[in-house]
Amino acid sequence: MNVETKRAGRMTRQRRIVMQILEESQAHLDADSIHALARARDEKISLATVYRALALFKQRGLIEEQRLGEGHGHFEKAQDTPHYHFTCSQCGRVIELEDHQVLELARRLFTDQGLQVETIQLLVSGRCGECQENQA
Amino acid sequence: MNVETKRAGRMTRQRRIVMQILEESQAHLDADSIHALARARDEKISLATVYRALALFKQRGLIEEQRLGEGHGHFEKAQDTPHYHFTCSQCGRVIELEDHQVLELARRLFTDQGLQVETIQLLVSGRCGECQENQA
DNA sequence: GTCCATGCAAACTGTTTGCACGCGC
DNA sequence: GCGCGTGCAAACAGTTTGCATGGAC
Repeated sequence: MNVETKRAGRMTRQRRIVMQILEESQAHLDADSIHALARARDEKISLATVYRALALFKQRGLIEEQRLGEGHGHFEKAQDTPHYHFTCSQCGRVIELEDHQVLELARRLFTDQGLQVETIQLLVSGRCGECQENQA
Repeated sequence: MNVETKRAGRMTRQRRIVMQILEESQAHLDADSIHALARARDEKISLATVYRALALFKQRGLIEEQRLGEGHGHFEKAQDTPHYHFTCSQCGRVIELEDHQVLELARRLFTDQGLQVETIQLLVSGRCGECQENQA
């Protein structure tokens, strides 16, 4: 048993399913989607369990929660590469972009003020390429 | 009557109160706080009316809504100077910081990908100066 | 066998909506 | 006085929680 497994509490069938879904998916699923996907593998898994698993993984730093401007949260596996989310205000698609420069500049901006930075989220909205074409 | 006024709908007592509160307050009040402050000036004003006024003002571009990581929204008057929000993960206080550099760098990052940027939000969390002292 | 994790349903928070009345223009 | 705006309460979405049962170790 490795450290990861130990720290994550009991590795139940349900938690394994939720983690697998997050690992296989590319990004930013919401709790309902995860629940729907989980049900395909286990009829009986409840939404509450999904939320509890997500809360646990988040606390352990295994996943991250994003608020993409909407009322509900999105979850994705913690990644080494910092990346940002662009939400199309027209079609709702979310585009991820990698970058270090902005992150570092922003971090410096805050640490210069004596603030200890833990997380940085950059949320951008606008129109994606396709929606610009379709309207032009 | 100018276009702005017409587009903003009827200027009722309730809407005037909500707008006054937003103008007088420094920043980022949530709907409940606005409602509480509004009640001090009008006993009968309802939370629904506050939400409707906020939705209207937001649509008109008079105010902006921020999601500061929590489940509920915060509202503040639209400002010319771009600024960012730092939320202390310990005491919950929100600190605003002005900046152009990060904004422009970020904007370029996205427009270079053919994305049309409408809004940019930078959300940072960490520990504020006071909380660092109190724990050190 | 001991606890932690689960399922279910009910509670809860933040926000929106249907409807009849009220008021700005 | 017409029609939008309001208050109230009920509906709603997303998330959390209490409790009895079930399963990991």
